[in-house]
Amino acid sequence: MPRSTSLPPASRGSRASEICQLIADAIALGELAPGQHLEEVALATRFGVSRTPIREALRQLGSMGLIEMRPNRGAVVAAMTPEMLDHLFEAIGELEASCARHAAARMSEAEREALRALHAHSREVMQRNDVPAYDRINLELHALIIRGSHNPVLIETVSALHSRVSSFRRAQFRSAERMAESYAEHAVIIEALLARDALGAWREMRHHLLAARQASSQVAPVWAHTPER
Amino acid sequence: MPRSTSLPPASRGSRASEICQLIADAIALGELAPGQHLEEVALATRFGVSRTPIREALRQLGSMGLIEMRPNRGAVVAAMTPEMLDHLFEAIGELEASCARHAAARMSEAEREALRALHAHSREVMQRNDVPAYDRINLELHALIIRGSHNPVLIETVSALHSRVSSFRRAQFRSAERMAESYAEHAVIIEALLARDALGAWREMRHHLLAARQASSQVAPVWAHTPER
DNA sequence: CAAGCAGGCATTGCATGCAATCCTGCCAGC
DNA sequence: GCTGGCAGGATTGCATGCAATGCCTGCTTG
Repeated sequence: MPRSTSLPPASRGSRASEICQLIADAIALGELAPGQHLEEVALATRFGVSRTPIREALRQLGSMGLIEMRPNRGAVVAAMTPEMLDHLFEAIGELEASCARHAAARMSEAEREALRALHAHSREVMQRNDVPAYDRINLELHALIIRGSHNPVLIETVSALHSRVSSFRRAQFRSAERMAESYAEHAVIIEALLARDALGAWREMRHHLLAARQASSQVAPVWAHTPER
Repeated sequence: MPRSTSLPPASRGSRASEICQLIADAIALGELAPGQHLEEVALATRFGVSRTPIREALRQLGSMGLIEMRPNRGAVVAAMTPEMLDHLFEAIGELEASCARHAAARMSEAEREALRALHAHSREVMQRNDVPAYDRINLELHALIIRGSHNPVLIETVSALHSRVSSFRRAQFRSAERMAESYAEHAVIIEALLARDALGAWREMRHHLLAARQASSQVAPVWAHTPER
């Protein structure tokens, strides 16, 4: 049973790593709200293991920034302020733009063709107004560009940051208008990528992510910041 | 006793976190060679604790990328290939350049003054040909610029990547010539920063780090790649 | 009535023990 | 002589138990 997400180091093989992934998914899906207290025994019974692998998973999640570890006081799902979200989007934007710049120079023909095909597909999906499908394709399109950088460090780093905002990216394409804008921006980026225009790809990717960032922050929910425990 | 380095999450408070920092330092200092096998009992006796906190520290180091965790086979200090080092330097370069761009727009007057002062100091040190001191000042100068981005996510991310190459950056300024070049490049960067020239700061920082990357890779040691265990 | 404090409770941190897995060296068979 | 397989030892992975720390409740006191 392969996982769909790009696997963090040592994802498979031990219960602790499995649990780490499960908790990360739960956070990404919003099942675990920011600020929520993560009790070791509760998680242990939930996953049917002892506290030891839970503790190891929590420590790993902590160093990924997904949860905050308070010495002697347990762990809470990383609280998210609008400021922090902005910083995260900014960092992701910088990194993805760098990836796009390198991708313009480094992508293979097969990769460029995949990009073209996916973008064409996204056009149909957009015209059908299928928001969830567009969201998935959008993710995959960005992943293609990121991987196109051919730099595993950049890829890992962007993925790690993505996992910290995934639960806040939801409903970015709430409006069909934003979806159309997104498609148009993708078109410009991909044109630059295919033309091997590195600086153009960089500039347009930055522009695109700035727009996406604003679209996301407009959807900013009530933060429900449950005062921990 | 505060630590000089920017502290990873939950650095103080528990033995596991202390040990995590100690092992990270040992790796950074080169005491633990890449590829070296890290046995839990050996580390446990070395630090006078049981295996449990060791295991937690190792898992944290693993998700930082400093060590590689092989399920059921223990952990080894992350092996480093020239290619990987190149990817790391490239990613660091991208991020530091982004930091410089933001720093040009965001640094406070006090921060700009500190930058000016440190750069002036570095000139004296360079003229004295004091390589270790220049190396320290160089680190601090870059740290000032990174922090000048005022984006904690960028700052964290760059720090994490730095920790993965710190043991390979040694003797970058082996030659007085490279030190002089470095100083000159810093001068251009700082000029752009102080003039609030964001794009100039970005461009010059990229140029500077590309040069530093080549200087470091020329010093590439014999990799001694001890076949694990 | 508010502030401070002591005791009990819940939770985390660490040590230890056992089961599972892997590596090493040896031996039989080809 | 070489390859495949098999025991023995070593090491990791997880469960459990105990000590330490922090929180919460209820009482006391100014």
